[in-house]
Amino acid sequence: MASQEVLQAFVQAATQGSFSAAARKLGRSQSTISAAVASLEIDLDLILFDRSSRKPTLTPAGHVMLQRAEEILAATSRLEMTASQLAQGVEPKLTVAISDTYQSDRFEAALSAFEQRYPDLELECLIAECDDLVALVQSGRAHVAFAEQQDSYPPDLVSSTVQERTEIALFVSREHPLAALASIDQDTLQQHRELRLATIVNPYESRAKGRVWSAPSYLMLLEMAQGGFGWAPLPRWLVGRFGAGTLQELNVRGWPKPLFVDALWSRLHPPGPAGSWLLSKMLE
Amino acid sequence: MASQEVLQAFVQAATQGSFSAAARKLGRSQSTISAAVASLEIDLDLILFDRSSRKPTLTPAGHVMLQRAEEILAATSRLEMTASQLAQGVEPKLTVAISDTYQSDRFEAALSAFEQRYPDLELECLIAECDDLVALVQSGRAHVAFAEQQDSYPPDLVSSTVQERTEIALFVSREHPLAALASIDQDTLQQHRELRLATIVNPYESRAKGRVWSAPSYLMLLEMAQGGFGWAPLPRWLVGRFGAGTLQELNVRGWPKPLFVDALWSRLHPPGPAGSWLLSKMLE
DNA sequence: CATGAACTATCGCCTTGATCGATGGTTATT
DNA sequence: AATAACCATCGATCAAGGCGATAGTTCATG
Repeated sequence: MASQEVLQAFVQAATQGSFSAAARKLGRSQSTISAAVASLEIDLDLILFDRSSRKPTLTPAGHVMLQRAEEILAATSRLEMTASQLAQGVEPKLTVAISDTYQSDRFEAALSAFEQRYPDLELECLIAECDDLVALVQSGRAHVAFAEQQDSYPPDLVSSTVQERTEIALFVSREHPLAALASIDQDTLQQHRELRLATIVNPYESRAKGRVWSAPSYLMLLEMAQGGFGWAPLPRWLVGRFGAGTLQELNVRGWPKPLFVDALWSRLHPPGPAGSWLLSKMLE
Repeated sequence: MASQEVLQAFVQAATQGSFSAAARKLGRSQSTISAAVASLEIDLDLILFDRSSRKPTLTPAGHVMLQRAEEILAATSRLEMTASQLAQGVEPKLTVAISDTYQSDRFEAALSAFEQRYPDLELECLIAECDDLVALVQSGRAHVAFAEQQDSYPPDLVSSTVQERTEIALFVSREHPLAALASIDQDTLQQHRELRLATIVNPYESRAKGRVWSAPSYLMLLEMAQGGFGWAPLPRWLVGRFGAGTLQELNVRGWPKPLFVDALWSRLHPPGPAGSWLLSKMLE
């Protein structure tokens, strides 16, 4: 079986174009490299180098084997990389729960930076709203969450406001009766169906003052609004990105409202280095 | 450095859920597996298994490392696979030159079968016509070629006709004057510009009897025909697939012509097992 | 609760393979 | 012709993988 040392010797020899140079690079003696390549050639039953000239050059078969060997070395270096990260306490998998309330610009920037920093770390993104997000973090199912700001959180959660503001406004389909009105008061609004977020934890605290339909995500609400089923409070960026011009913003007193996003994590299941790093990126 | 044996022991132990079972599977003693896992844990500075219960179970970190370890083993088995193929004389890289004359159905079927049979073999496809194809095979640059049948080939080439027939017909743009005529004789045809294949080897044997534009591939000819620059003989399937209904077939005596495709290879640089296998698939 | 079956950890010993330094042969440069 | 750099080979050394035996755990069962 081709061992790591042998493969490394082969790859270095191939890329350096010289056994001696490879030996110097790897800090081994020249005879070691020579023996390694020879043993590899025997094991694979192939001639890897053409030794007729001064400097050994790869045979065509050698070129192909070089690729395969480099794949192995790359895989082992990935293994060592993630091992050292795990040994330093980095979580094996990072779970982030976000609201689709959340404006994606900063988050995407943070994610791409994260991808550079922890290329091999598994990342799980959950989508949920309000109480569901709190529950996910509390239970330890998610390490970090980004949620629409609430007045208070359970005592075991820590929150910090993200420096970024979006807006939530009221929208209806362009075909909806309300779309024609220049300005709308509360009573008029109440005469039409509201599309509202429902959480899974807290299915529906029925303080309904009118007909209400609910869905567990803003994206579903948007689709229901597009269907003309009622008016809905929606994040502006979401409508801009997925609304495709089919929605109309309503002019109602008190709207649009500014939106503040909190980062949440748990004192009991504190995020590891990767989670903390992501948090600091998001909060800077 | 994590050796293959150790990794294999780890992966087997993880998938079997038991060190002893892994030992049986790998034909090693139980102590070997135990020692291997222990040494791996020391090397990586990680606890991979939770030994508190009867059967050892992977820790979260162990799950991640299992993935990485399997990547390495997969890479080494690929290395061994291609090594054994190369050792049996399979060419390190197969170069096939085809004419875009060639109907793709059978060729695509052959390619996908090829992909099953030689998953790790590098494949290069060159596109050329007539004399260029012959030159590619003669020089050894391509191992196999599929070309429009010619009367004779250089003595060092072997040819065999592919059992498949396509048709070449004359086409013009729908806006072209010829498109309006129900039937056309040779003289009328000669009064308009011909779009003809030019090879690179044999740039243009100027027996032109009229205004002629030429291009090195049928696809370019098709585009020129779509531009309305003249009439062109084109393979039917090519027009059906890339013509997008913009071309009109001409009714001329002697057209459409049946098209025969020859497989070509060289006696001097005979194709290896992979090339021969592809040939037999194509000729069956 | 006692027993037995199956499992893991550890110890001593052996074999394999990676490594080194020394030596000699080959190739290209001066 | 001399030199410098390169590769192959040999014998010795040492670490790591392997085995078998043994002892300690864990779990199911009567």
